[in-house]
Amino acid sequence: MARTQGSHSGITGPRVREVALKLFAQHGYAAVSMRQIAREVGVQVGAIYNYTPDKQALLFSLLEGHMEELLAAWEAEPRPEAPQDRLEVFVRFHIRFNLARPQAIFISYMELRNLEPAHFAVIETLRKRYEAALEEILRDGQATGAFSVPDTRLASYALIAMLTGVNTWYREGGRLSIAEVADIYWDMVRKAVAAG
Amino acid sequence: MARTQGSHSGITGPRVREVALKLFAQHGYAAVSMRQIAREVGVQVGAIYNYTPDKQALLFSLLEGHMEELLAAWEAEPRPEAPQDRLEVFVRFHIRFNLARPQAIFISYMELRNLEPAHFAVIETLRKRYEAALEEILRDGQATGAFSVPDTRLASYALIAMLTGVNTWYREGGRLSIAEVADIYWDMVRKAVAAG
DNA sequence: GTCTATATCGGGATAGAC
DNA sequence: GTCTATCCCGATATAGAC
Repeated sequence: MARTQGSHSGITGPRVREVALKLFAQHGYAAVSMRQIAREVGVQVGAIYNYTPDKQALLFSLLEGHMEELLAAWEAEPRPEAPQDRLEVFVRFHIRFNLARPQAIFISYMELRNLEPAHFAVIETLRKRYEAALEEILRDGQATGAFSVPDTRLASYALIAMLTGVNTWYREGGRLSIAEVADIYWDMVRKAVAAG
Repeated sequence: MARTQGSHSGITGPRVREVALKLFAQHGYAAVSMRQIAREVGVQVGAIYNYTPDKQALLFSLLEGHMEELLAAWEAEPRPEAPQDRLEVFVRFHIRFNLARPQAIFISYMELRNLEPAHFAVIETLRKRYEAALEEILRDGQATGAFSVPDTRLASYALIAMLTGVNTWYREGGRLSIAEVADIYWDMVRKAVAAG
């Protein structure tokens, strides 16, 4: 059977998400129009609405998909015994994962305020689950005496901010490889929380 | 002489800036309309254009004013001899200054991509001057042997990101005072860059 | 599934009266 | 310096043909 003229056998949906992710990261959710997304995908604007009920749902779906992927990837990481080893796994994982998805990371931090309250609450819950993983490592290390942190909650915020900051300056093909960057950051993190 | 009816003897200008800062921080530059700003100021939209040629210039003026204030405030800080003491001054200054101006800090990080290229370049130059101040401290301490950082450039990025992150979670009236937060962050920073 | 056409709305910015 | 009125444009979203 011949397809309806102009039909694209199911590739338009993923393309819409790709393009929206790219444009939202580049110009910001509020500054990007559905027309612009359609143009870049190569369809008319009406066609977009076969894949999302509206613009807001598109943003939410991108953010939720990203957070689910983050949590799944973290849970698939090895989980050594010693808190110090777990912290090292976390640091290297966070840098590697974030640098592999700069656009998704970017909108995850920048576009939260453009989510409707109900959508915002969902994303916040997922984000807190990830942050809690780091804080648990710090608490364990504090309990065993491996770490000495005055406040595990603040330390987890401080470390996440520091590690996430890599995305603001890292450029592919630059002076350092991702592994080298992770080495340097791990050195600072290790010392920052070290006991004695 | 009686003033023209509706004239406000020069308070509307500052009010426009205040309100724009607040709304841009709350909803994002692209999502805020000139009508919305006018409504909150209490004038008609036409009146706004007595104080800015257009919306873009308003954003730029806010960001530039903030950066100039930041640099001036930093240059007014004490400058002790020892790099370690200078680093402590920087850490405490950065946290204190940022927490005193959460809205300006927020738009300084979030709205850079909404600046026209020429405006963006100006802000970037100012921002780099501030970052260079921290890197210089780290290089000095590395030279005297007070610090041991594998890469002063990366360390400066890491520390700035960590310190600026305070603004994402700190709330007035919370568990910790600003001074206590600064103590805790200084402890982590000190250890992260320490020699030996 | 995609298209064209359109309803409806709100945006930035300006002109000219007061 | 502020107001009212308006120009012109582009936004989201939908309807109905193919």
